[in-house]
Amino acid sequence: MEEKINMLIEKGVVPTTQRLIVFQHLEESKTHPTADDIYKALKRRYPIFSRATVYNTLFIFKEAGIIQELTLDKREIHYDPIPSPHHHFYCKVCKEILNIAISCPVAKKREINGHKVEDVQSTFYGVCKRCLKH
Amino acid sequence: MEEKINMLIEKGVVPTTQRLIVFQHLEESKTHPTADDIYKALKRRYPIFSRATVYNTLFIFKEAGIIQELTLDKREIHYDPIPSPHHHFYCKVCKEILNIAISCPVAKKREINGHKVEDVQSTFYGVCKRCLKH
DNA sequence: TTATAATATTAGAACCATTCTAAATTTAAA
DNA sequence: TTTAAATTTAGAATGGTTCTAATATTATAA
Ligand SMILES: [Mn+2]
Ligand SMILES: [Mn+2]
Ligand SMILES: [Zn+2]
Ligand SMILES: [Zn+2]
Repeated sequence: MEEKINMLIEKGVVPTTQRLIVFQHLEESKTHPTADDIYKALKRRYPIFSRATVYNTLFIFKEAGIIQELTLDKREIHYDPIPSPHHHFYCKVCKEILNIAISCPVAKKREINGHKVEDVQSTFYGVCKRCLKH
Repeated sequence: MEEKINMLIEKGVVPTTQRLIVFQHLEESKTHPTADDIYKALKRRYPIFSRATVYNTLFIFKEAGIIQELTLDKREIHYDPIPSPHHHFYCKVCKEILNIAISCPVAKKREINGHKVEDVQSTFYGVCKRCLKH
C-alpha cells in the first residue's frame, strides 16, 4: 500500500483513499474496464463511491500517464492499466478486448510526416478464437 | 451519376436519392466527417433531409463495405470514404484527421493469434505539423 | 494546534451523439 | 392498378459522459 501511495505521489497525484482504491482495482483487473465497470465493481464494496469520482480519477490518472484511454469501442471508453502503447484485439461477438504482443515499428514512432506523435492505438477487429469455436 | 447508381447496385444497396446525395458528399469531402457534419452540410442544400436518414445510410454503406467507421475520437464516430484499412493521425489541438501513407505489416493481417481479423485501425495521436507552428 | 484556503468527493442534473419509434412516403412486386 | 416491402422523416428515448454546486477532506498559514 505504501508503495502504491509513493507511486501516485511520484506521478504528481494526491493519493486520496478513492484514488488508491481505483488504482488497486485497475492493477488487479487484467481486463480493459469501462468507467462504469469500475464504478459498479467498487460501488458494491464501497457504497459511498460516486460515479463522478471514478471519472475524475480516471482523468487524473490518464493525465499523469498512469493509465491509457482506449477509444476503440464506438459505445464507450475503455481504460488500460498499461500506459505504454500496445496492440489490441476487439471481438465483435463477445466484446472482449485482448492484448496483442506483436512487434510493430508503428508503436514506437514519436514523429510522422512532421506531426508530433504522443500516443498510438492499433486495434484489430473481428471474431476471437473462443467465439470462432461456438 | 449513372456510374454512382451502378456502384451502389453492385454493392447491393438500393440507390435512393438520399443515398446518392450522401455518397456523392462523402466522395467529394476529402476529410473524415461525422454523421452530424454530413447532416448539417446536406441540410443546407436539401432542407428536407433527416438526421435519421444520414445515420441509416452510413450504416448501410458500412455494412456494404463502401465506407469504414473510424472509432478514434472519444466524442463521436467519423466516417471514411476509403473502406480499406490505412493509418490516421488525429490532432489533439485542431481535431483534424489525416491519412498517413505508411507501409505496415499489421494493416494486412487477416488472422492474429488464432483470432479472425476483419478490420484494422491504427491511429497516431498528437499535434499536427500546422498546429506545432502556432 | 487552530484558522483559512485549496482540493477532492458526492448526488444528481444536464448534455449530446446515437438509436429507436411510428407514421408517411416511396419503391418494388404481383 | 393493387398490395406489400422498404425507405424516409420528425421527434422521442437512451445512455455514456460531463457539469454543477454543496459538502467533506486535505494542505497551508498563522
Ligand atoms: Mn491493453
Ligand atoms: Mn482515412
Ligand atoms: Zn469473442
Ligand atoms: Zn492540428
